[in-house]
Amino acid sequence: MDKAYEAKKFESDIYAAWEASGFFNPDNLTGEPYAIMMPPPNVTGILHLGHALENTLMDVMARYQRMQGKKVLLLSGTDHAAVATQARVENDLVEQGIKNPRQHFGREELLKKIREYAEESKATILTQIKKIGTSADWSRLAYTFDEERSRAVNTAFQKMYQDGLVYSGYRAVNWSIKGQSTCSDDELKYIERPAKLYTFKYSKDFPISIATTRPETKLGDTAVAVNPKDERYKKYIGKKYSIKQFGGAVDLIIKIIGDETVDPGFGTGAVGVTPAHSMVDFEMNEKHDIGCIQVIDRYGRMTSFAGKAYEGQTVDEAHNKVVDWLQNNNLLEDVKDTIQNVGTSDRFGDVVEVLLMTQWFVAVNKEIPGRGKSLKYLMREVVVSGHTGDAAQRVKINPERFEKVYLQWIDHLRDWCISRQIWWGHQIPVWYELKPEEYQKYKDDSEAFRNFLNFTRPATLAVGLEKPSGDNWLQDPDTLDTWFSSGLWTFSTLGWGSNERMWKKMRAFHPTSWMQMGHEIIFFWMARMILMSTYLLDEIPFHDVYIHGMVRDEQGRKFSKSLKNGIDPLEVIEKYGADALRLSSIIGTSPGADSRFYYEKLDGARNFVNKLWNIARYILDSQKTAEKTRKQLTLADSWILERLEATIYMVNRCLEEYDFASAMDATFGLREFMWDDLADWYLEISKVEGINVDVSNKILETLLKLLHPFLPFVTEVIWKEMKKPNLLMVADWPNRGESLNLSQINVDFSLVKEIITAVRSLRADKGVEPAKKIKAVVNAGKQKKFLAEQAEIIKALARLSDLEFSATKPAQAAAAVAGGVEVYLPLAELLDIGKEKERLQKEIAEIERYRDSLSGKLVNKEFTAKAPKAVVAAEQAKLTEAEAKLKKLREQLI
RNA sequence: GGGCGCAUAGCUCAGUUGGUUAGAGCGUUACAUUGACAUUGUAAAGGUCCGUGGUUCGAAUCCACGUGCGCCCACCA
Repeated sequence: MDKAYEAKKFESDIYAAWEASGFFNPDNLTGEPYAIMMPPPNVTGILHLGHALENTLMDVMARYQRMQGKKVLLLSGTDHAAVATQARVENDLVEQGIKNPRQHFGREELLKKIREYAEESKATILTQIKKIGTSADWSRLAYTFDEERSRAVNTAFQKMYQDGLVYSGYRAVNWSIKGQSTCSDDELKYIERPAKLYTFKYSKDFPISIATTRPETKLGDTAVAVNPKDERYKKYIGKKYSIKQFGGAVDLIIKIIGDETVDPGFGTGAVGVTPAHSMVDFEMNEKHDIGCIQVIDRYGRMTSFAGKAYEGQTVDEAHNKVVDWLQNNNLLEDVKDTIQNVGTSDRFGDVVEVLLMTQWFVAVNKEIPGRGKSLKYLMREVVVSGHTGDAAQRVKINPERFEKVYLQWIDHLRDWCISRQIWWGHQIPVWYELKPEEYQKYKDDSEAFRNFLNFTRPATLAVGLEKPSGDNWLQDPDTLDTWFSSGLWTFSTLGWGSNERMWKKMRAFHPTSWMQMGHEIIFFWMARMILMSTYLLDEIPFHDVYIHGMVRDEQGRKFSKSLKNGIDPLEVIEKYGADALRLSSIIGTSPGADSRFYYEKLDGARNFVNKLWNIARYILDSQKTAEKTRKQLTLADSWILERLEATIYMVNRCLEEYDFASAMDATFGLREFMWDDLADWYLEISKVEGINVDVSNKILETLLKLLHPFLPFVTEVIWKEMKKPNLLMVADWPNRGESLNLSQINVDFSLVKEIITAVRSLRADKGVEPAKKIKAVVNAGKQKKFLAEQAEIIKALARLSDLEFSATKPAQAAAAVAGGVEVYLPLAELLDIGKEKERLQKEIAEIERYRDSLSGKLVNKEFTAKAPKAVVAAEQAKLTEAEAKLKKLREQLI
């Protein structure tokens, strides 16, 4: 074995061996099914450190469960990420100087370009996932846009259409002018920007003033809403006012309506209602039926409904023109600076306009035929009481606080607009039968066809998997929201809706066992998976969800292209090894909380891996030297075996609770066991008493097993060095383990440790050369016999020439009390008596303070009466101990 | 406007249902190193647990208020 572990030398061979073994595929495993569906990364580029964290978490779980003897399916895949990918490719093309890529290339050509980009990105991503060591079943690799998944999408759409849950409607939608497509409510990113709030009247004799930041939309107003309890305006409710030539352009009929949502305290207490260009106003129209006038078109220009004077103008031009008109006609009462909260398209970046359009929607509030519940109800139920009220089918969100976030979102949920006008995505599986002349007109012009569909619904349509036979059928040109397909992920990957035979075989893996994701996709993805699975399969998609935080840079900033602070996991692996990357992404994290990435952490992780390597190297080397091996169990052997059991117990508990960081922790975790207990104590002692082959083998073997989920590569390499016949990845997981207890072995060993530490401390304090061997005197009392047995160890680790047991205190000595035993280092020539006295006095004072606080407690009747007996007893024991130590220290002072 | 989270050593973070002399890693200081490992070892320094008040025999932990960060939701027109 080399002096230092060089990850690069081994990783690709080890990964190849795992793949060749076939154990990534559950078909080659037995036991109860256990499935983790990996969140498919977008094919928009390469993976970042957040993905590295996700992959590590899932692979830790998968390997842990596999070693427990389960039939583990870890399924990987990628997401075509409709808008994100098309927007990305279009942006790149624009940067290359192509002004309007859609016009320039046309549908087929542009799709080809996006496909090429996606394929390249997919290949990169898969390489990255493998490099991290992910034990995924590559034979079942999926893609949201491949054939099987596309068929599943169509199957789902068809069923929802038949149940009336998918419908097409002429409704207000969020429209990105730049992207020329709708976006869902969740795809909006709100930003604040300064704006002017104008207060005005429609006309001189209109009774109510209203305020707006968007005067240009007022050309499309059909009502004024006031709070029905508002005394000022009550009398107007129900009245209609006709306004001639508003803005110098259109006649309006304004109805005064009463609506509870209007805040009487804001502005004038009255709102101009523009149902065509505001979601809230559109909802008022649904309640009060006031009619809609669309004054802005899909290109952000004013329509003919805005009047001749405005038609064709941009929104900004119209804005100024209306303001001018109001001013000139003395209708403008006030202008105020304000901050406006506007929705922007997450992907295209522009401010979104609300427009009326015919689009496809998922009805979330409608009753599902035969179920008596709405989709919204199903989505809420799984988290609150379990699917169909069955507690065994409850989705548990970790950490729990995200449940609240999720439920809050559900309450605000509106019908989900699922059609998009971009080209990259699953085309809506709806065909329309057109008149021959219409068919000829639209068959090669999807834009014109879409405009036609906006106002005309052909009488005959077919929804399903394939184009109906016969002539003149044309498919809806729109594509589906990407989350429609990712919502099916937990079961479309198993063959549902596309491959009956496969679905039958893989059915047992659903509901999947464990799911993890970042909190930013709880709404987008988790919610949609729950919707799809409960509706289509009548069961939950997964039992447990673990929400992890975001990985940030060392200053706590997000990784982003503009900051140029991105780090490619492959570079990290190249330099530090995959194991170090895995370890560093886990340590310092806790569920749901963001974590920071910094290189010192990687150094630490790499050192950890190297330490393990050298521990193994030492154990295996020293086992070869015959005269240094022995059979009988020593105190150290028994102690390390007990510590091992405690560590097994801890690691199992942590993994059951998805507390990955604690399993590797320096306190009671694997780090403490490996580094402190094993390397610094047990192996150091073995240099004195020789190594026990059986014990050291057991320790090393078990340690490798426990570490394998976290550090799969180095552990597998060492396993091979141990000449084990089978792969570590399918070795038996150490399932037993006992929690740490105060056995005699632990107590005895602590005493030895404490004496050694005390001597070392005194030596350092007195400036004794580390190499210099000196004598120590111990007043051991009853412990004399036991300590005499351990003398060689104490002498070696504390670098003593002699260890004398005596009740007589040396005349001039540095002194300490360790584990209730007096320790003296007679150092006449080195010792400054005055200083040593001072040191002892300081220590005495410290313990006196401690003693006083303890006795203060115990004197307090309230404490002894009210505190639990065990606590009082514990405090009493502490006091006794402190007093004993104090007594000895005082004697030493003399 | 509503909701959620965070504040503990120089830095990054643990601290489970209230009972510790409040911990770890990194960093710092001193010393050491020819045989497992300098990607190391030994020892040490370092904390008003954000502030104020309250509950309690007892508060880093629970409650209230305040301060400072961060996040989510909501088209106050």
